[in-house]
Amino acid sequence: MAKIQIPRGTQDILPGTVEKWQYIESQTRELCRRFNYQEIRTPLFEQTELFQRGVGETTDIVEKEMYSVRNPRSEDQLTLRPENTAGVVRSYVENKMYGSPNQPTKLFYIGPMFRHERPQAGRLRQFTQFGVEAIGSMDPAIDAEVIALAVRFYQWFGLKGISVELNSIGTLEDRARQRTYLTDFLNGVRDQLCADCQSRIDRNPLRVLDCKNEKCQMLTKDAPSILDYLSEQSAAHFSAVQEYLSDLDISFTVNPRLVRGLDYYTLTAFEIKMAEIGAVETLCGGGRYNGLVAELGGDDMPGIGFALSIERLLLALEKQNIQLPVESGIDCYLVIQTPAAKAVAFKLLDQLRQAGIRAEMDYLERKMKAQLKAADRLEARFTAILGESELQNGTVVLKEMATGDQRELSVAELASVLKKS
RNA sequence: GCGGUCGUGGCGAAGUGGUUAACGCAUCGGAUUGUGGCUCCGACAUUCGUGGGUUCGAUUCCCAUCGAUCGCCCCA
Repeated sequence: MAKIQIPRGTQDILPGTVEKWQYIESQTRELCRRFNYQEIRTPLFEQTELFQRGVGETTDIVEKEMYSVRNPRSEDQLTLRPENTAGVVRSYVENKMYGSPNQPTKLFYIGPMFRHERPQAGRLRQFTQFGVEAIGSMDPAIDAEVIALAVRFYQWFGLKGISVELNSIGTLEDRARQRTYLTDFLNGVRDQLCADCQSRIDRNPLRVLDCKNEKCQMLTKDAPSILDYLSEQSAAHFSAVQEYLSDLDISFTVNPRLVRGLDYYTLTAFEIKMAEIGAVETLCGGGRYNGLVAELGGDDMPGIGFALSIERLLLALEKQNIQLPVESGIDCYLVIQTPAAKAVAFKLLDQLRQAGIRAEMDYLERKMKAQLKAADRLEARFTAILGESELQNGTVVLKEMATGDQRELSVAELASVLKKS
């Protein structure tokens, strides 16, 4: 029979690695609790239209990266979620969370997202995002809180050398005001720009400023900056966000060329980066999305959030040789010396487990020596040996693996002795 | 969607157009007939991602395909 392989761009998280994930997830939940963000779990698939409207028809994600199916029996067009802000906002509207007494609505999620892309370092087809959304407040302090949460997240795990890049991409009106000046400028240098940028001029001119091509960078050095076209209100918001961040001693650099690839962003936009994770340097991206709730059929409520990838966090931690404090090992391994001891051991095993002790025994009919070796591999703190003489006396020999010390005690007291040590 | 590199036992890794496919780790057995972590000895790939082709003969050459990996694009 031919083997069936894992789908491209996905991965099995096996024992030995899954503990890291469990640790990160539990710590993330604790961090969110401190910031008073509550967990929300939405479906892994949604109506396709949600992403078309939420993320934007002309974004790469919607144009070429979604896993979509049309159910032939109903007319449903469904899509595996490529990101989760749209889903959370959909849920916010659908469940009328704006009516909850706790406002603003502060939510977080951890879960898989799906994008059909060519995999590479830090980029998978199924990847895991942790993200937060704060909906219902225009206060620049909440912008700063969201950014701070992301920064504290990386600091929590001991990551060094991260940098925050900040920008304001203004409101739709601000951008409309800038747009003609910007496109005029870009059209002036059009034939010198790279092919991608030439098409960006018509589709999303702001993205030209974010091009990594050095020549494009040079040519657009003096292009009209969005920051010069912000309304008084937008500019005040942006400077307030910066002040709040400074209050928290969170350093950042203003990058007027920072643009986000999803259509729903307005005003505050930010990224957290760390150099040298392959070609990928962005760990986290986020920003404000003031039009999105209305776009998805709700009242016009402002929102802000971020998303970051756990896979990229793990890559970054690996790069910096940071070990996560993961738990391993068992308390006691029962060594069966004779066939007659097996039944006794099997019963004892269950008693130990019910008493709260992590216990294991041999199921491969291994020799005593091999069983002790197995115990060693499992990082068992103790082994309890059941041989012929112990069987007759109703005792076990309890051996502490680290020291080699051993003593004989009755089967009845084994659990309580183990619990104490 | 496009380009580079790669694909040998559970893992890591050498190798060659021709019949023994190194070695290391792990595993199992023994030395040590009731004791792990050290040492020594032994066992362990009819087979070199998959399919096809060239050839007297291919794991080694060619093509295709699948996958991995790195990069472009984009993003987390």
